[in-house]
Amino acid sequence: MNDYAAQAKRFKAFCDENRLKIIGILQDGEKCACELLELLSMGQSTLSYHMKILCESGIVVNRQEGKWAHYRISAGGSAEAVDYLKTLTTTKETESACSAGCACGDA
Amino acid sequence: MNDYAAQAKRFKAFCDENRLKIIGILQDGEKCACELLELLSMGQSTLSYHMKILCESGIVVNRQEGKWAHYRISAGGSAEAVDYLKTLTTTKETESACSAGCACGDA
DNA sequence: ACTATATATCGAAACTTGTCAATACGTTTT
DNA sequence: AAAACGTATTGACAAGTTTCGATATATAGT
Repeated sequence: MNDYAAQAKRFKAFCDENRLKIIGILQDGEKCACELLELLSMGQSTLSYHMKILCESGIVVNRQEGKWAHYRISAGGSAEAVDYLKTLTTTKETESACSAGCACGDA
Repeated sequence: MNDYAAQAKRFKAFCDENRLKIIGILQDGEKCACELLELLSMGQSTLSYHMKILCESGIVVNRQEGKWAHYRISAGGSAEAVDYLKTLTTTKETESACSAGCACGDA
């Protein structure tokens, strides 16, 4: 998996409405799955599916305690995502517009 | 469409490998579609589809000049995405863990 | 006017994701 | 040891996304 594919996977966390809602709930602090389930309108297995994606993307971390799964936002994982986004969307100094094979005359 | 749905749509820009690659290319400055097409391995209609998503998400803006479509990264749209991400992933001070219906005893 | 070129849109096929119900697994309580 | 409980996994299906080739639209050059 190249870098772009890996980063695309990371941002999967943010491109679903329900996952954004879950992250929004976790802003209040750590929550266990049962509590998340009460606040969301989805089945238990669906929540579990979304939590897996959130954990794999590094945005959320899991703390297992007996039969309870506790989830919270990972400050580190989130910072990485923000940094990557910032870097990716920042234009470099050298502005070489339409240089190569384009006949539009802007080069 | 509620706020989460709108934001999820915005982050669609970043959850596809090819779109990340396109943004990466646009870091060098404005490019026209024909030049992007040379640098990517996809059909013309597929590129057009991705550019539409990137523009709709506000991350990329379009400048039409005659028959050429020029694309570049929108500094404003990108900053909004970064800011939203930063806000969303920042935990609030009040840490009320597992208060409500959860019997896990962490409250 | 005609032709060529650049990009957008459409419709269908292939693939991926999100959802649910059922079931499995591990932990706690009785 | 058995029952109850919380969560994860599986399999099936529906919904959404990505891709392509064909076609449409608009501009530019002849």
